[in-house]
Amino acid sequence: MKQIREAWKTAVAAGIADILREKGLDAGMATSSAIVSETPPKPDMGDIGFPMFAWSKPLRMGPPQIALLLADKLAAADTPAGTPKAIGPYLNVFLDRVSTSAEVMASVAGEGYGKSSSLAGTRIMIEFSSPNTNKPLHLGHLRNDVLGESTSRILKENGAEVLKINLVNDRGVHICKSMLSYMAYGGGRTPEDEGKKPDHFVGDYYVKFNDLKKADPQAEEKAQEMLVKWEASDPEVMDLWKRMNEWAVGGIRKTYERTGISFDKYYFESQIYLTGKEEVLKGLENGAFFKAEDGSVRIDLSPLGLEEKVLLRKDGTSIYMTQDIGLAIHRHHDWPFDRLVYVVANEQQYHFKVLFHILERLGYEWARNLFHLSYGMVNLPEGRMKTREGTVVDADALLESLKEIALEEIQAKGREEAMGDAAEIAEKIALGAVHYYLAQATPSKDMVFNPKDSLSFNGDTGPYIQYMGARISSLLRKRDKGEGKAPGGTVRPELLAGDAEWELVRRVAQYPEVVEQAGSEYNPALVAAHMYDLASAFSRYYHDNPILNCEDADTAASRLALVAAVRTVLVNGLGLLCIPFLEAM
RNA sequence: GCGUUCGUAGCUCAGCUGGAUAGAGCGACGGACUUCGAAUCCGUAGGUCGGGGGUUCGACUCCCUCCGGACGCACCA
Repeated sequence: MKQIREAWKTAVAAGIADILREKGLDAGMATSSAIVSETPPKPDMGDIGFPMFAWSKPLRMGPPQIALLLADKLAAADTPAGTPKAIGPYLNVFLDRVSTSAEVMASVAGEGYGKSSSLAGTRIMIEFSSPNTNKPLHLGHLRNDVLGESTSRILKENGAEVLKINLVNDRGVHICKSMLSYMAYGGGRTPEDEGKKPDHFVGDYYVKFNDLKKADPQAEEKAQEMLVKWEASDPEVMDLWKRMNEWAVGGIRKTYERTGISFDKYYFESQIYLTGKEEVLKGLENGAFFKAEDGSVRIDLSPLGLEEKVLLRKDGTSIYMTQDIGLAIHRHHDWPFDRLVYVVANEQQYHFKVLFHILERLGYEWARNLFHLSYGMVNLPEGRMKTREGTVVDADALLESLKEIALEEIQAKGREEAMGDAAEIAEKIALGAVHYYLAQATPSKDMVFNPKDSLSFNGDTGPYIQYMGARISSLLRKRDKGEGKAPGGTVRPELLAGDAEWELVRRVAQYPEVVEQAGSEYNPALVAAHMYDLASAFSRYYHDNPILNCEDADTAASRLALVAAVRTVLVNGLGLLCIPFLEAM
C-alpha cells in the first residue's frame, strides 16, 4: 500500500509539473514529497486522495479545475494500475482492486507482515516501569509497562535494535520505612509464612509505617538515621535491606511474567546513585556549570527560560539530577545507542527537559536524540487514585478480579467445554482487557480507567477484538477439517474486488503503514485503533456474507483466504500490544 | 503567581499533522438468531469542537486572550 501510494505521488507530481511547465512556470516545486496524500472519508470516493488546494495559488486556477486537468493528464500518462478521477477539489485514485488484492494477499502470506525497515540500523534504548521496592505494582505501572513494552515491540517491528531496561528504585528513605515497620511488626516472618505474594508482603509493612508513626513519634527520624546507616553499609541494615528487596523484586517480576513484560537489563539505583558526580565536575571545568557562592555546583538555565538548578550540594553530595546525568552517560557507554526513550509519567516533564539540556551542554552528540515518552495519569471513574485514601488500584488484584469475571462469563455462556482450559482463557481475556484499554488512549493524555468498561465484551475493547480473532480461527479450523464449500476451490483475486471485500482488503493493506507511523511517533494507540477498525469491519462482513458456506468453492476459498489475512494482521497487531490472541474463547 | 498541558455527543475516547457533510464505543430508544459460535449485527436520537478574537481560499487542528481542570515550579526521588 505504501509503495502504491508513493508511486501515485510521483505520478501526480509529474502531472502537476507538466501543468506548471505549460503555464510557463517553474516546475521544480512539484516534487513528490510536496504532494499531500490522504485517505478519502468514504470508500466510494476512491482509495487515495490528493487535495489540489495548495496548487491553486501558483497555477492561479481553482482547485476543481486543476483536479480535472490533472485527471486528463494522468489518464493519458503511464501510471500505476488504477483510475484517477476528479472529485471536486480533489484528484482521487480508484485503485485497481483485482491486482491490488492479489498483491496484498501475497504480501500478507509472507513472513512478518507489518515489519518495515524504517528504523533499520538504529539502536534504541528504552527505559520503562521503574518500580519502587517498597510496594507492588499498581494501575499506573500497568500503563507504563504496556506503553514501554508495546513501543519496544513496535520499534523492533520497524527494524530497530532495541534494549529494554528497568531502573529499579531500591534505595531511599521510603525503603527504610518499610524496613523499620517490618522490624517493629514483622517478627521475623517471611512471605511464605503468611502465604503472601512477597511484594505485597513488603508493601503491607510500608503501609503499616503509618501505625508505627503513631506509636513512635520518632519514626520519621529513625528512617532518616537508617538511611545514613544504609549509605555507610551497616551490616545489619544491609542484611535486612537485601532480604526485603529480594522479596519485593521477586514479587514484581512475577507480575511482569503474568503480563508478558520483560527487560533486557536491570539497573538498580542502589548501585548507581553515586554516579554523575565526575561528569558534573568535568562540566564545571569546561565551563558548562559554575560554582555558586555557597559552594554548590549549578547550571544556568536561562537559555531554557528557567532559573538555575543545583547539580551538586555544597557538601559535594549528589542529587536526583546528578544521578540521571551519570546514568545516561554510563548507559551510553554500556550500550552505545542512537536514541534513548524514557517512559515516565508527565509529572516529570521539567526534569527531563532539564536533563536533556544538561547532556547537550556537556557536549554529548547523542543527547539530541533523547526522548521523554510522557504519559498521563490514570484516574478512576470516582476520581484520582490516592495512596492516603487507599484508592490505589493494585495490579495483581485488578487482573485477578477481571479474570474471575471473565471466567463467570465463560461459564454463563457454557463455553468451557469448547475451549479447553477455561481459567487460562479467562486470564488472557483479562490481560487483553487491561492492555487494550490502556494502550488505546493517546499516551500523553490523562485517562479514566473503568474496569467494567474494559471487560465489556461489546464495543471498543480488547475482548471484542479477541473474539473476532477467535471467530476467524474457528472458521479456518472448520475449513481445515474439510467442512464447508471450500475444498477444491481456488483463491481468485477477482472475487475479492467487491465493495464488501475491498473494505477488508484496504484495512489489511493499511496495517504496515500504521505500524510505521506508530513507530515514528512512539504511539501504540495507533495500532490499537487499527485493530478495532479491522475487527469491527470483519464482524460486519461476517454478519452480512457467508464465508465457509457460500455458493461455490472458489468464492469460499477466496473469502477464507481474505479472512485468514485479517487474522494474520490481528495476530501480529495484538502481539505488538501485549494482548493475547485467542484461538477460541 | 510562573511554566507545561488538556478542554470534541450524557459518559469514555478518535479526528490521518491546515482540507471533502466532525467520527467511534458505552449508555438511551427501536429492530435482527430454522443458516459459518448473538461475547454479534443494524437503525434512531444526541455536538454553535470550553468562550471570544485573529491568521488563511479554508481552523477541532496554528496565534492571542479569557474561563475551567490536571501536572510541575526542592540542595526529594
